[in-house]
Amino acid sequence: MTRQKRAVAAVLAETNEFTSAQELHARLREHGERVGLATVYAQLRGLADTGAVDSLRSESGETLYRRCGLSGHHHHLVCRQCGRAVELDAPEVEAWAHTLGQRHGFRDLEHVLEITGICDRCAAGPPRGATV
Amino acid sequence: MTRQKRAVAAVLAETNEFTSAQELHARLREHGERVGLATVYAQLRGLADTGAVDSLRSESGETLYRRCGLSGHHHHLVCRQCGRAVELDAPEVEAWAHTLGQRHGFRDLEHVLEITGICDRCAAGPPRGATV
DNA sequence: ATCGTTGCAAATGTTTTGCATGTCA
DNA sequence: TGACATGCAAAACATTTGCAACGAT
Repeated sequence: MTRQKRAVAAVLAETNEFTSAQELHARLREHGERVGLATVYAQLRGLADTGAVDSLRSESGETLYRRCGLSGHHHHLVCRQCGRAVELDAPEVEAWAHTLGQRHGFRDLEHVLEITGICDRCAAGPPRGATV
Repeated sequence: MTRQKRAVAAVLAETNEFTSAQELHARLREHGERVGLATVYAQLRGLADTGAVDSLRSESGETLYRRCGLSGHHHHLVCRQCGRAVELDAPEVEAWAHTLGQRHGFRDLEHVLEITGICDRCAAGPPRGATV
């Protein structure tokens, strides 16, 4: 357990939003924590492997990470503007995906479901004075 | 309408599987068509924008493209081994995603659903003599 | 002392861009 | 002709890796 590991865990714990490795690295610097970018990547990969964080690929090609609340398989509802995320349990979809896969002769089924939208806060308009 | 545009459309029409820009470019060379890599990327981006092809990001970070059969919004069941894809219509999921998003105060909802598995052909085992 | 972790810089791989040239309408 | 497409090489970008120094147990 190193200082860097703790630091990465700390920034991850700070937010509920999906964040890129680059941004997390920047945030660490802001906090005065000196952690190498390569180390951040290594940590995140490790955490994602063990399921301690969720990861998904943004439209722009970055991999985004978020500390994981639910332990098992689940989905996300993510705000396209602010990145705020809600974790979802979706038994119906699980069943549906499974049935449908089998009907087509597929096995070892997995699936990815991400719902995106604009959350109520963002829809309410940018905070007064913001230059967005 | 240029020779290159036709050529890209042609290779796309050849297969039902998700294919990377790099691979499509290679395939064009095999066909003796001389098309620049940058042009292939430009074409694919354009086609994806107009919805003429579907695109998704592979786990390895490449963007994969596939000519689109269904015109509207739909999902895919993709074989992780051979890339074979089945296009799916999923009204139940549409409704579910929409309801759930609204319940959480999100608007302008979109969603991505990809189901992956091993298709029957691949599950039947590798052809005899293969060294997998 | 040992072995995994770190961190820099360089490498990798995909995609984009600048810009001169070619080509369709 | 005149705007737009092309294509090369170089840039931009995220991510990974090689390897020497470091630090936790």
